[in-house]
Amino acid sequence: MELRHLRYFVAVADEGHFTRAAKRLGIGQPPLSLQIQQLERELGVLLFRRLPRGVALSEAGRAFADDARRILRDVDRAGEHARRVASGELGRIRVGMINSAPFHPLIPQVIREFRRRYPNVAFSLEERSTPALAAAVRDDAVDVAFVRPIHGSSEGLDTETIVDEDMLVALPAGHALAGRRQIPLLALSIEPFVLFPRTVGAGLHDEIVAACRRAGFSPRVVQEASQVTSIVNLIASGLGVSILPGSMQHMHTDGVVFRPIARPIPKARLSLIWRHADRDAPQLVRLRELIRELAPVSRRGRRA
Amino acid sequence: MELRHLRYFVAVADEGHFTRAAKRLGIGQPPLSLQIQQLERELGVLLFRRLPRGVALSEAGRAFADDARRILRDVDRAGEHARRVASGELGRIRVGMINSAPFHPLIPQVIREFRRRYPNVAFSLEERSTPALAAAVRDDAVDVAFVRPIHGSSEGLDTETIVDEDMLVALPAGHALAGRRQIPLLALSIEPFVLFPRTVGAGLHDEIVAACRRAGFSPRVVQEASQVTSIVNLIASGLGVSILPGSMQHMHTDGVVFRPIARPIPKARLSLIWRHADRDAPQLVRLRELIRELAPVSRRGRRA
DNA sequence: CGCTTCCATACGTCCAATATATGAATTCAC
DNA sequence: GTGAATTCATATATTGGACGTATGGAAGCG
Repeated sequence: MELRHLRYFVAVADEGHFTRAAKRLGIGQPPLSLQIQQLERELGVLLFRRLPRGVALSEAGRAFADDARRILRDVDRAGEHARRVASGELGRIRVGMINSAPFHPLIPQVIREFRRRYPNVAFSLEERSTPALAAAVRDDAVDVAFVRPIHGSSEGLDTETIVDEDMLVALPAGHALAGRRQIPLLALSIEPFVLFPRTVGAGLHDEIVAACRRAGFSPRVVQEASQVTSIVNLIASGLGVSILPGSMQHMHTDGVVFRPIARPIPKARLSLIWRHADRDAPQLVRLRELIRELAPVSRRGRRA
Repeated sequence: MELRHLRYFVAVADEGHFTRAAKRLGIGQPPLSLQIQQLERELGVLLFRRLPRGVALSEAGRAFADDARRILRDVDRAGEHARRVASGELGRIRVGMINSAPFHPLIPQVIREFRRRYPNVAFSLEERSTPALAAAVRDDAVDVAFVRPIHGSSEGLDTETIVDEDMLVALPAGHALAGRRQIPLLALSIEPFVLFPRTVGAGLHDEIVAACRRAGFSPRVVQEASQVTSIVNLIASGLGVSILPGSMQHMHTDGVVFRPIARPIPKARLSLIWRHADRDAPQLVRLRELIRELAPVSRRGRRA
């Protein structure tokens, strides 16, 4: 059976008349008769009662006509559906993000705008650490993720830098250094540090440690916390100081003050990663277009 | 687009591999590639990502694969559905019947057995007068009807006699004639009759009047009632006597007694009618088979 | 770097869908 | 009742397109 049989059958059912149906289909009457006979033979069912003046659906024909019409409609819709998914208007996107990402104003803005523009794209959001996100993208558990610099291999992943923000020093509110407009890193050499464990934030961790080394000291870590929000809270509790992505000052936590770092300023990069193999997935392409549109100018690397 | 495209597409989607899919389909790889390309061109959408090692569905391809599988399943089901309707296993039948029919034991038995055998056939039942039923069948308001003899034209209708039962005299319980084992019609010549109006039961009405005429008198009608059940109740109330189909004694109404009529015994025929044009409608054929199976031997007439 | 794998392209073949011509059954006109 | 008209079925010819065979080309692998 082919869709041709269904199309011809529905035409005859509509017209109740082979000759008229054939004309409507733009073919001759004999081939139409043959196709219908072929369909009836394949089904093992007489679909029409042949009358002196045209034809009428049999009981089985009536049932089959309903099904055939629905199938033909479904075929049309399937094509339309595929086109809409391909255009990025429909479908899904699973987004992962590092804990600190939502504090950069660009990220909520991008998400809000994406959902507004593509309301028919199922949008899911997940927060994890950068290494966990890299693995999730690789394993096809999420399609795209906002991450901090990746330490290990990023084989099979494409990367695009979204923002490269200045890091700030985060101090308990009453801290001696809180009065300074700008803080040279060396001033922190004797301070107790609150940092990520290296396992969850190796990239940023190394960046911070390297900056301290360049300034001439090795940070003394007294407390670790996996999530940047926890770090801020620990600082607020007076446990120590830290160096954090600038956007974290949007967390507005009482008891914590952020101060610029004297040059050279260490940078916290926020990047987007996705599977290279799925680089053309329509929803991903739409998301990247949107970021490019909303983001301040930023350099971009590809295929890390 | 043809179902071939969908079948081929699903095979490739399943295998993730043109060559293997082609083998499974029993065709060569090049024609398969061409058919898929043709489908992609028609949809205006790339359904597969071509990988070094086989192919993978694109986002749109994934969506289309779901739809395609459903459509192919629906096509199979539509065929099966049509076959089941054609076999009489599925579908509907609208049955009409004259008020007196359910009192003949065969009728409830037939209906019960039909519903038991064909539980998936939607069965509707309607009671009307014989002329109304003939019109309803003709107008395709019911598919088949149990009727008493039809007076007027039965153009376009087929008829089959179901039973040809003896008529009985129905008397009020205390009636003088109630003591007799058998009643010659002439004994009723002075009795008041309760009969159908001729308009609703012309066939049976004429049969009764003719029988009386043969016996040598003209019945004196004192009361008319359109439904046979009403006639029985009027007799029970003592308003008169009547001549009724024998099966009406199954109504078991207090105050009415039934007595056989002396030869020649007038007959009340119960027939099935249906549209000649729909004589092969599967549910009708099944019903007639069933009646033939359950009915006592009976003569049959065709194409009245 | 050659071998393998796998999809795409090129081209010839053949079946099946279509066209044309005609037949058969029924209706309609008169 | 006979001839014309209508309409679906059948017969035969034609052709487009699906398929097969051969080959190319890109990528991975040892």
